[in-house]
Amino acid sequence: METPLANNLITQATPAGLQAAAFVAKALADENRLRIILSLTQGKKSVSRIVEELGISQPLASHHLKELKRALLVSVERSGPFIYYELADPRVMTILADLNGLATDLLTNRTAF
Amino acid sequence: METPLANNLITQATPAGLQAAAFVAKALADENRLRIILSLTQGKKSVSRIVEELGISQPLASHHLKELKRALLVSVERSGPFIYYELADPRVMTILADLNGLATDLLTNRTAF
DNA sequence: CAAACATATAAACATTTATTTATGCGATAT
DNA sequence: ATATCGCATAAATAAATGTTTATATGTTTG
Repeated sequence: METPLANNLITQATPAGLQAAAFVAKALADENRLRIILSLTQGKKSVSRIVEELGISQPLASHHLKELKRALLVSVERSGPFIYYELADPRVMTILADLNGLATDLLTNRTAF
Repeated sequence: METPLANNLITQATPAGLQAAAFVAKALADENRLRIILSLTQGKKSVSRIVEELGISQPLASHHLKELKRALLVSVERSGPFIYYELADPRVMTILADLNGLATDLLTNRTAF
């Protein structure tokens, strides 16, 4: 008996799982945080590096990094005066890619404005 | 020359794409909306059906459906007095599944509380 | 037309969230 | 020890968001 791919994965979603999923989605629901994640796709980076790459203020970067850390999407590591952030799980990349792909298509194929 | 899967998809993310992705992520950043999406995984459903399945108030359901529609994640169709909502794209399911999988793992493998 | 039902909308409210400006704190070097 | 650099935190503010209660709109049926 054949079942669609996503259905299997999805039907076993528990209430706690959905809550967790919403929590992670919230962490992804900000353009600056997505830009940070995209930047971290290239590897571990210091806060100052992120700040200059994104062109946002240092406290703002710190705040968003804190949110990403809170959602366990990034891990932190201190080295001397620098603090390095990196993606905690490679799946974050694929989710961002999927999100980007879907969003782009949806907005493109839009019929009415 | 070999490149990781997600990297290819992700590095071509444009500013507009990221903005769109954040917009879609916002639509996913609510537990009730994820529950609605999960419910719509089973197919087209009326508002009243969703209301009784999720156990939330009718205006609240309407509000969240409006948000999902705004993000183009669902499509609407009227049939008599009923209004049916359905997922606009099957990829929404896989993203929810991935989100759920990642979130569950992240919270499980958590070291410190 | 009136009544009943399905859904949307409005108003009101409490929370949350993004951002800025200012300050604190740890690490390094002189 | 003090000055400097990298980063976090605090306070303040504006804007966005989730939820409830009440009301309006559209559809069907008698």
